[in-house]
Amino acid sequence: MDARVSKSPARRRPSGPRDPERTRAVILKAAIAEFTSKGLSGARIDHIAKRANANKRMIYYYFGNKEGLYIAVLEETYTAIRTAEIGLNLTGRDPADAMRELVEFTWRYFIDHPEFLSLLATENFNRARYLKNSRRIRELHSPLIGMITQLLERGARAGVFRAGIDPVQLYVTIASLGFFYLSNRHTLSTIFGRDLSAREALAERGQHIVEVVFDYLAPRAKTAAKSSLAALPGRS
Amino acid sequence: MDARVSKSPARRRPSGPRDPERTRAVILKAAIAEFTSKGLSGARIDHIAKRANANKRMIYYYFGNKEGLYIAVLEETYTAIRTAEIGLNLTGRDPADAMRELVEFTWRYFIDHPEFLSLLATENFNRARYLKNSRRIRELHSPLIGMITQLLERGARAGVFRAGIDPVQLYVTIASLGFFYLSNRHTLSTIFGRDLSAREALAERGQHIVEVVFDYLAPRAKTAAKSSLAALPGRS
Amino acid sequence: MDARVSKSPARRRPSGPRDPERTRAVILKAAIAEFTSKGLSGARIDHIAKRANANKRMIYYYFGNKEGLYIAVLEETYTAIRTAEIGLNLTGRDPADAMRELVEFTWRYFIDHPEFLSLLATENFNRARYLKNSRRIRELHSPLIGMITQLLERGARAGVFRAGIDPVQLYVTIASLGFFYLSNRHTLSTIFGRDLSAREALAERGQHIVEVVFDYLAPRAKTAAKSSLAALPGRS
Amino acid sequence: MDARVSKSPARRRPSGPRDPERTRAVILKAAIAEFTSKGLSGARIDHIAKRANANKRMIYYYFGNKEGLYIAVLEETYTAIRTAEIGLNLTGRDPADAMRELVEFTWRYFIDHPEFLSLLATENFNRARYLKNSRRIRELHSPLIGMITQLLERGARAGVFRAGIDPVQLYVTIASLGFFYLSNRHTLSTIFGRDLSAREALAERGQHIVEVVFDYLAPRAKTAAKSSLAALPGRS
DNA sequence: CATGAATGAGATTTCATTCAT
DNA sequence: TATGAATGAAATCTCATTCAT
Repeated sequence: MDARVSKSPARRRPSGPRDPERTRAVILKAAIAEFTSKGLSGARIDHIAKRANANKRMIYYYFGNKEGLYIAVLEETYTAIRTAEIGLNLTGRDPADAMRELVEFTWRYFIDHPEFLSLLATENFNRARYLKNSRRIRELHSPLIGMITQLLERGARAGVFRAGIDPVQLYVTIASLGFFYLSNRHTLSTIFGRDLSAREALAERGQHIVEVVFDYLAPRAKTAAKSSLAALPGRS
Repeated sequence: MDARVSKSPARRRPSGPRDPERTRAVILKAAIAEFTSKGLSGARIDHIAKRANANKRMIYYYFGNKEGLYIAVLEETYTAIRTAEIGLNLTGRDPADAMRELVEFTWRYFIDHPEFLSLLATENFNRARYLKNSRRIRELHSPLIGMITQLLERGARAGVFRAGIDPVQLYVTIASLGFFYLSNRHTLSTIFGRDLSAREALAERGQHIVEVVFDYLAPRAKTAAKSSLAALPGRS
Repeated sequence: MDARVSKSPARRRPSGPRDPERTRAVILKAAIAEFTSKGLSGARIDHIAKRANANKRMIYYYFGNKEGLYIAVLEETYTAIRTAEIGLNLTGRDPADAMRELVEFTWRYFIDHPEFLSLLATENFNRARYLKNSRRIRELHSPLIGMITQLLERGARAGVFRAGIDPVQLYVTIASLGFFYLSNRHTLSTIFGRDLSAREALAERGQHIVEVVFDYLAPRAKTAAKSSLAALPGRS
Repeated sequence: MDARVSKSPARRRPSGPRDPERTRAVILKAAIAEFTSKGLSGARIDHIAKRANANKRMIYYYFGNKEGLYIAVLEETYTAIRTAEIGLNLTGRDPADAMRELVEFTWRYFIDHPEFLSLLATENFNRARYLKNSRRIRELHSPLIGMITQLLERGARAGVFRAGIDPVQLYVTIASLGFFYLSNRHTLSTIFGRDLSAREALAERGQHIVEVVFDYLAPRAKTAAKSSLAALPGRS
């Protein structure tokens, strides 16, 4: 009835590590690299196995299927950034200093973790399908919004920031300024004929971002602000 | 009574349209939709054919292969935005007004053309492989950098903009503020528990972007600027 | 992004038949044979393709997937028996003759169509999952129950059959007597050490079935019946 | 208060039961359930291990391989029915009573032991391959044929049964009438729109079977039989 | 005895592309 | 131009079985 019944496979073996934790971790790492560079549909299970130097079968053993592996990658990546964010201790510090650190942290994190940018893009391609379904990720609230809210309040009281700033808009803006530059640098470099990945270019962009954010946060000087506001076209 | 009424010449098209131009266009449109929603590796030739109500073979006839079709989509999309950019006539206008129009145009264009955002993301996923190889696209220079350069100069002379602003950084920033918000709204909405696609949310973001850009462009008021600069942490 | 993009497969070809009707039919025939001899889980798509001398891909082209192919096989097989049943024209004939023809038809059909027996077994293994979901099959009502009902009535009026016989029980019994013998002849032959597939054995079983059915249908003779009933142990 | 109460020696069994007999038995039981519901090719070693709450490796330790496990299941199941058959003590009793008991026993056994029906079907699917090779099973002769032969003789002498009945045909018929109904009840229920598994339906079928068997066994009444035989179409 | 990680073979399914008409 | 059937390659996934501990 079944051809599989009387076969006897499995002969030689290159001696597996027998270190489950490690095997799982190695696969996950390989998967991060693959999904990062190819996206969800472009990633190949075979490549991941090869990269991990693991038997393809182990991927299914540990993660169920491609989707499961992708979700694990997503969770791992989100956990990493959330952990790093928690490491930022901004609560007691001077608001302007703290804000600057936050902006620079974000920029540096994006530079150092292209996998995060890439997975973010991939996930948005899928309209956040997996993110929405991962309770683990949804529960991993980013502490940043809370930190920002508190920083804005302290800064406003100290007179170094304007009042009334929406922390979510601010956070999105801080992320935007780095994300777009980095994730689109290939097309941008081509079009502008200028290597946006060069060390100095990155440093310059970092400064630019800080400036943009602080100009936005700065309280508008009484007279100067007026004229500047006058120059601003009317808002509809 | 009137012969014209029943004569209305709705010639039926039983199967093949036999209208080459139309067939090509329909396929291209379907391909834009497919590549936009699925990316390059996620797109399926079969789906495109179905969407276009065309025979799969025609795709090969007109575009060679999947890659050729993707390139055609890329060219079409880039041509469209470049054409729209040219339509913006900012040269003679008040610098602040013109700048505002530019910022708002960019934001609106991104909202109205999700396919552009999506293809940009896809193309960057591929490290701009196809863009780099398409002479047609590389020759489609964006007029914006030129416009911005000129606007900044005129604005600086008129005292409404600061001097010394890098037009490329500014352009990237203008694009960033809209692009990131829109292309990542699925994950952002999930994480913030706030519908970033809602009409009012979009309007709010538009205002925020204008504000950020103008705060950055505004000349720093003499005294106020000083204190504000003092508040700015030292640049490393 | 996608390895599939720039490959160019398809080189030689053994010249496909380009006769879709035939291709489909050949695949279906091969599938009937495979599912019959191996069951649903034991059947191999590869074997079916090879048997049909078709490209494996065509199975998916025509039937979607293995399950779809199995359902098509089920429908084909049921359609065949229902068609044969309709061919039986028993309505006008002498009830006993007609009944005998029905019994013999069933027996002969089972002998000639092992695929039907086999698929019946397979389908019951799956608790009729596919049958239940196939509207086409559920709508293929067997005409037999109607025929039997009418035959029983006519026979009862003519005094050749007992009254009050349940046509469904009778039908199930007629089928049982052949089905079990045929579908279990391998184990039975082994256990009894007697070849139940031999031509004479089959003929003998056919006579036995007719006898059993007619003894059951026969009106119980007045006196004889009494004593016979007396011999029958009390019904609980 | 009573030391015995809290001393109840529920020794925990953290992982391995270390009770070889029990482990083997538990695996066998799980295997019966799995093979019964999925057949040979549909059964999964993994599922069996899970069902048994045992380690997969133990299956190989105790049974060699899937085939060996299947054979053990087959032997277990056949041993069970043979044992039950031996329990039937019909030798000294009134032939009609004894026959009735035999028929009812068969019917009840089939109802109570779906695994037997299922394995019979599975084994026949395999053309009795494993049964043929199992000396143990082949040696497990069913006592029924002997019992039936003897019963028929005694009954014939007593005038309650016809003479000349083939015990094998009779046995097959008794089994048929129950087997087909039960093993095919899923498709039959669907097609007849009538729940054949309902308690009353089962009771009714049981009576029907008894009736069919006894009508067949009953000696044909002199005159009545004649007319009935006359009504019977000529045997070819 | 017992465990769970690991493996190779092979199964199903998908896909871009080409052929015959 | 247009069609739909056909194809080979490769992708994902499954499974019985064995190894190391």
